[in-house]
Amino acid sequence: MESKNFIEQIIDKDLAEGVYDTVHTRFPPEPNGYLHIGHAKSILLNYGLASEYGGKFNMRFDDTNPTKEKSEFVESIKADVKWLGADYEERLFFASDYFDQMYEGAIKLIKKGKAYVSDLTADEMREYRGTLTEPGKDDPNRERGVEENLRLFEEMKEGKYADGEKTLRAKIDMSSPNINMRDPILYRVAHLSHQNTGDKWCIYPMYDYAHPIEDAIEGITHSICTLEFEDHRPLYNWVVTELEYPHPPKQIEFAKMYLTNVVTGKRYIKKLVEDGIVDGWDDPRLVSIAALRRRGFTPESIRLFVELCGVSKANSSAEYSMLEYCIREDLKMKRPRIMAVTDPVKLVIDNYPEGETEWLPVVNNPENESLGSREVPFSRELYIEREDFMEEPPKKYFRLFPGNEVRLMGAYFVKCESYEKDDAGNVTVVHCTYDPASRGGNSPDGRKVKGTIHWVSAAESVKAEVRLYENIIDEEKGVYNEDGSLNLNPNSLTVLQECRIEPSVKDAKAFESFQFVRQGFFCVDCKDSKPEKLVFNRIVSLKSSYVLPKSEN
RNA sequence: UGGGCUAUCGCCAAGGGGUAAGGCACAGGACUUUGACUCCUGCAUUCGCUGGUUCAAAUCCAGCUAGCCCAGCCA
Repeated sequence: MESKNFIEQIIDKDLAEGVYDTVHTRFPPEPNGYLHIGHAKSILLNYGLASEYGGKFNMRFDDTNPTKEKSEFVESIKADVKWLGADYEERLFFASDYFDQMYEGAIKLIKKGKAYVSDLTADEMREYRGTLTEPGKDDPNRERGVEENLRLFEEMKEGKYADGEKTLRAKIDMSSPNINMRDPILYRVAHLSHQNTGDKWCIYPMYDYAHPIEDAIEGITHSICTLEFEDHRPLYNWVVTELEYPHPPKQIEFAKMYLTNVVTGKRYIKKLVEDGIVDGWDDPRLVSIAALRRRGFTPESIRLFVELCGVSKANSSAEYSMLEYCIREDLKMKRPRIMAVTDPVKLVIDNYPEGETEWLPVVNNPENESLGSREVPFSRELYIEREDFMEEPPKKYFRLFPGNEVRLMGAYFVKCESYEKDDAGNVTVVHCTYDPASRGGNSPDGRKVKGTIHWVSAAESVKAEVRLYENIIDEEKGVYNEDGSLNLNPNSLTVLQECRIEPSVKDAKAFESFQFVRQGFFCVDCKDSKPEKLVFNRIVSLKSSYVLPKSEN
């Protein structure tokens, strides 16, 4: 039996005690930016809980502050949530749809003597609020009569007051040790056009007042949010209690997820975009949902990641390697493995007929036969990986070196006879002879070969560009300095490398990913690819291959 | 120095009085038409610290310590 996380335990208890008879969750972002990997946790957690308990999941935009919100973000968020697989069916809502009900609620609070109109300016408000260690002072307007409050609030709504001139405050306790309870503002005046309601309103509700109402109206049972709202819970409960909702929702807080060695801060990403270091919010080196999608991550891999990370109330940050594991896990069985040489050096088979090309069948994924096979051209001149040949091999190196025989994957055994170097001492050509009897990769005489390397035919291979980038942050120094500045890894900025890929990539569908044998997982980058020019993004590399033994250095 | 929250392996994270799950990472080994994958094996006598209760404490109690959050007419 899988162990349940603390939220599931709370839900189990609520269900057992009859506090609720169903589970209804929601994802309530403010449409003020693009979603990133951290949001994925919230989305998948809320959606997952709803489906686990046979309940419902709502998509809701918390659009109560028109100064920061744009409909552009509404669209991108909807797309990302759907892509992640969190199906909200037809339940798409906007907090602004409830403005009338929130207004009625405010009237109700005023009538109950639980809210009043304040004349305090923002500065005075701050002064009266007190500090973390000192209690606040009562608002001079705190004891205003119900009728006057009603009239004033009506006038606020009618547009009689300028921005900031009046506010509606809850009457709770100015000496509360919890600052959120010191007569918090419920409504402010803002003469602004709203992305959803246009110019209908010039007063807008504050988050603390609006959110519990939104949840209550939608019949949310478990209102899951992040840790920083813990202090707001008493206020959340105050609102649903004073407004007398029959089955009030319950707020539960969990710790945000951070990832090591990536930039998530919105203002940092904005700066990176402005400085042209990345090419936008969906630059593959970032961890926005759109960037991860462009880089080739699948929804399944992100779901797995969120699942593996778990949920708790302890601040933590997951290692990037866990995300990498998830995409490897998801892709390795379901993607074809093709040969790509990312750092080519020519290999000539001296005893192979000149000008001849034969097409050899190669299995697409040896671990998943259902992916079929393809034909790969083989000829006298090939490219192999530079690191697959060494002039003077260390011990236990069993790829190509003078006198050694290896298998060209899916093709023939070849034996290294000689090699050429340029003036700078770089190997330019490796000369081999092949054994015609070993076609397909096995010798009839049963002799074994220790190394197998990948290759590509020089003439037929496709020239492509590959992004072998690192994450944008310096792994050594971490993400942020104490002064808040960023350490960028300069290597992450040199991204394009020319490589040779077998011709089967011409059939690559947009965003289809491949495993490049021994290089890891790549996807076609649609944004950068022109028809005649293929660009691949590296999703993740396989685990490190051969490393020189220490003693040989 | 007000209030709220958190502390279990390098990183996540179970466990809620009966003697430390699991995953990632890492290290060995086996296998291998890629040194990958897969498969084995190893990886906290100890749960932030100190006391106390108990036959028995990561779990209960007390006191410390460290970290995070809160003084927007942001969410």
